[in-house]
Amino acid sequence: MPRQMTIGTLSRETDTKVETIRFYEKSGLLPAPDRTEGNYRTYEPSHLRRLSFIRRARGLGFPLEAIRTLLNLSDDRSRSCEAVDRIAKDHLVQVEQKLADLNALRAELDRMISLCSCGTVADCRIIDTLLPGPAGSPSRATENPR
Amino acid sequence: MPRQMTIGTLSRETDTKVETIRFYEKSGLLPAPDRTEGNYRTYEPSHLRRLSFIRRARGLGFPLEAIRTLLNLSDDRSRSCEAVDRIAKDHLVQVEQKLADLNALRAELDRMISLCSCGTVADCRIIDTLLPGPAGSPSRATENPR
DNA sequence: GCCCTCCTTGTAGTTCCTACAGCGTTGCCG
DNA sequence: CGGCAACGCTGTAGGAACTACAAGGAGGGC
Repeated sequence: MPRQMTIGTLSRETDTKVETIRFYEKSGLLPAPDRTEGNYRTYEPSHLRRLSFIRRARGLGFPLEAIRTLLNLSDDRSRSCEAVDRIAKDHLVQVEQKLADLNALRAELDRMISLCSCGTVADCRIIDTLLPGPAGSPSRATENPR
Repeated sequence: MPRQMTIGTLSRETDTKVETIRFYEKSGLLPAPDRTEGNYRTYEPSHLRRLSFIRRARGLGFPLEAIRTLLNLSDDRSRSCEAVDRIAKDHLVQVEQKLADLNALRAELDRMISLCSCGTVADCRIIDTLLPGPAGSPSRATENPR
């Protein structure tokens, strides 16, 4: 069991692109590892753990900024985990908001598509839905492109 | 009822930031309008309609590339709207994929948070979930950050 | 003539990577 | 020992869809 590994190995172990690992290092999420004579990065198990943490959090959709905070918090094991809880709950709220938006979206897309009989564009219900109705209802969409 | 309007008016009418309108113009989604002596853009009702279309499609989450195609298709009213239908359906598939992902995400976040008793970080269940379990199950997250 | 608002252009920043380009290093085969 | 592929290095640019300045010009009310 090798205690040290190259970036390629770490990449495979964590299913993370090499460039992404370097990006995390530049962003200060991963500490810069030692280098070999040939200037190659050599990672230790601690890096592997930290990177796994980051990837898992990213998989759950936490933004890097939040992950940075989580990592700092988790480094001080004696501290209360209130802040951790708050970050997670905040994120949950965001996810739930996005879910609601997407559900509305799907409903509208469903409706749009079900109406399309695939004739000519001139009477395509999809295009119609998108066009501003001159006399019809405004028919607002999700109305939150940002 | 003014037939011509400035960019600010158009912005208000369509609830679109001025910069975004110029961005759409640069991106070729909105035709470049005429200018006044003072070099101000002057928009006509046709611009308003086109921009409304774009905004509505964006509100439904269509990417600009798809909107570009939709606009081209809708310009030729005699063409079959098969392609339109396909774009919409593709988009629906994407939305549904995202919904599934987010639902899984919410479940995991819910679980995570419900386990947290807000003691110290040392035994925080949220941090635990993110840490790679040395003996525990891998506990993969959504596993698809990108 | 002043002042405030609106408009102009252009550039850079956001988020989270991804994709080169152009080079140096390592390891293995013969 | 030569050669080659695979791997690593740095640095920069791109992408999606805007957003946010900065620095200045134009228009209209008082």
